[in-house]
Amino acid sequence: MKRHQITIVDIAKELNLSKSTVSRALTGHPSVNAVTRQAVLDLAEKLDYQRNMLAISLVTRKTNTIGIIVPEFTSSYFPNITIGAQEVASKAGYNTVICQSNETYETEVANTKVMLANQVDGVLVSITKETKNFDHLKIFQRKGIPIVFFNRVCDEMDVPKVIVDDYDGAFRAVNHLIERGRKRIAHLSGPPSLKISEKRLNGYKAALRKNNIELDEDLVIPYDLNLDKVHIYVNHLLNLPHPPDAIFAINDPTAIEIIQVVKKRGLQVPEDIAVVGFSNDFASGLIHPSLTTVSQPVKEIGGTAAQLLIDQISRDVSEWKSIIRVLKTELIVRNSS
Amino acid sequence: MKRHQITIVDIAKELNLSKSTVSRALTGHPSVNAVTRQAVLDLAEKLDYQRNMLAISLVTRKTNTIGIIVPEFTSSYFPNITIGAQEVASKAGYNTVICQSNETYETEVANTKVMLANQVDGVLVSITKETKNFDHLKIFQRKGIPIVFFNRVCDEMDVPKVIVDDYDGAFRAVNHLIERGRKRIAHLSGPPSLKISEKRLNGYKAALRKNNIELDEDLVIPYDLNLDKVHIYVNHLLNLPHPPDAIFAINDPTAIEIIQVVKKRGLQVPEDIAVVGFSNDFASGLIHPSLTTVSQPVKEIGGTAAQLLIDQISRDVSEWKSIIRVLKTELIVRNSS
DNA sequence: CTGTTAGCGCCTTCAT
DNA sequence: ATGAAGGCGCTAACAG
Repeated sequence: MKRHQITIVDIAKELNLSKSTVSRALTGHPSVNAVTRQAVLDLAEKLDYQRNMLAISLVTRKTNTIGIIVPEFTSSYFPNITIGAQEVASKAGYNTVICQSNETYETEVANTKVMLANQVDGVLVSITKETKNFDHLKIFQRKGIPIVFFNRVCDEMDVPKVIVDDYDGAFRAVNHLIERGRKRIAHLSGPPSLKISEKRLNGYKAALRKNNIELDEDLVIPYDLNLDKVHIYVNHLLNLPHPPDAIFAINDPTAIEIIQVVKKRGLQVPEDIAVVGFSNDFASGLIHPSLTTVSQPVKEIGGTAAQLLIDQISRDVSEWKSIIRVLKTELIVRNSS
Repeated sequence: MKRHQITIVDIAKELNLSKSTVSRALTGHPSVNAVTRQAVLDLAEKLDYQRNMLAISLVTRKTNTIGIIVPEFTSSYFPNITIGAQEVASKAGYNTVICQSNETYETEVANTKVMLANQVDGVLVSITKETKNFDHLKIFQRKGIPIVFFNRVCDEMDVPKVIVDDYDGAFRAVNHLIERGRKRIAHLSGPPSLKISEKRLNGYKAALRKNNIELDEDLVIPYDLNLDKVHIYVNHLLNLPHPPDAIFAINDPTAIEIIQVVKKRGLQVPEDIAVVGFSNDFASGLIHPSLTTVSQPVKEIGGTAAQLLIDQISRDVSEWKSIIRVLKTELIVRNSS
C-alpha cells in the first residue's frame, strides 16, 4: 500500500549534500555550483524523481492551476473553449482542472468547493442556466482568487468577462432572414436568466424594428435549452393560424433540433421555413440542409479568458481590472435560410 | 499578494480547542462531542473555511484525483468518454484532471509528468497515434500508481483495459455492406501502431473472407488520421481503374470527410459509393446522407475505465488485476449504405 | 472525548 | 556556494 516516493532527501543523501542545495539545483537557482547541479539533475533523472507539486504548492501558496467550470460538454462549443483556454494556460505554465456543472446550480456550487479546496490560482466560469444566486462565486473574490467569466457571465460581479457581440450577431442573423424575404420570424430564445438570451433577443427585436416589422410576441418563445422540448415549441409555432416563415434559434443545437422537427413534419427547410442558429458548432456544416449560423471564435474565447485570468493572477488584488472583452461574430450563410 | 487563508488553527483558537479536535470534527470523526463538532462546523461555515486539500493530500499521501490523458477533443468521442469517467469518479469521491496529448508523443510524455507531479492516485490513458515507446507510462506502474487504458491501449503493459469489440464491429459493418450488394469494399484504415486499427482491419478482412471476396490490397489504405489528407486517399481510390463501390472508414470523422469528398466529386452516397464509419459520433446522424456506423457505448467506456481504476487504487499493488473489459458495439444502419 | 507530538516534501530565510 | 532551521496546513499515532 505504501509506495516509496523518491524525495529530495534521497538524492541529498546519495550525493552527500544538504536538502537545500538539492532543492536549489532542482529549481534552477543560480547560486549553485555547476558540477553539483549537474550531479543532482542526473541522479534525479536516473531515479525518475518528480517534484511533489503538492508540497511545493503548500509552501509557495501557489498551485499554478486554473480551474474551469463549464455548464456542459455535449455540443462542441464548450470543449473547444477549453481547448483554447488550455493552450494559453499551459504556455504560461498553468495546469487546468475542468469541471462540468451539468447545467445544475448544485453541481456548480460543488464545483466551486472543489476548486477552492484544491487551491486553484484562479477560475474561469460560464454559469449554468439555473444560476441566479452568485454567492458561491463571490467567495473567490473575497478570498483573493481571481475569477473570469466567459460566454455566460454574471452581471452582478465586477470582474473580467469575455463575451461575443451577441446583440449584433443576432441582429445580423435576423436582418439576413429579412433580406431573404422572410416576414414572420420566430425566435426560440434561451432562459431569461442568461444574459446571452437577453442580448440575442434584443438583437432580434432591433432587426425587426429596423425593418419596420412589428414584433409579434407570440413568435418569441423562451425555453430552458432542454433539447427534448424543442419539438413542442416548433410544433406549436407551426400550428399557429399564422405560422412563421423562419425561426432564429438561440444556439446551434436548438437550430439543428428544429430542422429535424420541421423535416419530420414533412416541411422543407428553407423553402417552407428558414432556420438560423448561433455558434457554428461542428455539426452545423454537416447537417442537411447545412445551417446558417453566427459563428463565434470559440478557441479565442477560451484563450482570451485564460489570458485575462492569468493577468489577474499576477496582479495584486488591489489592482484587479474588470475588462470586458467583446469578440466578434460572423454570419455564416448556408442552405437553411 | 498574500491572501490570508482561514485554517484549522484559526478556528481552533476562536473556539479554544486543539487543532486535532477541530480536525476531527471537520473530518467527521465519531469520537468528538456533538456540541463541539457543531460549533466547529458552524464557525467553519461562517468563515467560508475550506479544507486545504494540498495539505491533506501531502500527509495522507492520497489526492483523490485521477488523471485522464486523451489524444484529442475534436470529435465528440473523447469528450463523451471523459463525461462517463467523471461521473463514476466523482461519485466515488475522486476529482479529475484531464490532459489532451494533442496526438503527439511529446505532449503525452509531458502530460504524464504533470500527472506524476500532481500526485494523481491513478491514470486513465488512451495513447496518441504516435506513441510507440511506453516508458513514460511504465513509470506509473513502477511508482505504484495504477493505470488503466481505454480505446487506444498499450499491448506491452499488463494492466486493465477497456475496449470495444473492434474486430466484431468491423466485421459486421463490412458484412452489412456485402449484404447490400457491395463487391469492392475499400478500407481507410488507421495507423498500424494502433491496436484498434489492426483489429478493425482484421474484422474487415474476415468479413470479406467469409463472403468469399478476395482481399484487394490496393483497397486498403492505412492513414495517419489527419483529416486533411482524406481527400487524397479517396480521390486515389475513386481514380482506380476498378474503383470501390464502398468504403469502410476507421472512424466517423474520417467517414464524414469521405462523404464530403465524394459529394464534391459529384458522386452520390450511397448510390455510387457507400460509406460506413465507426463510433457513432454526434454529427453522424445529422450529416447528409446520415452515416451508417458502428456505435460504441462511449460513456460506458469512460465509466468502466474509471471504475476499474478506482478498484485498482483501493487494492494493494500486489493484488493488481489486469482485466480486459470488452464492451459491445452496435451496427447503426442509416442512409450512407 | 481531547490534547500533544511528529511529521508529509518542499522552499526560504538566515547563517556560514 | 552550501547548511541548518523553521514552517506551509493538515492528519495520525500516542497519550491521557
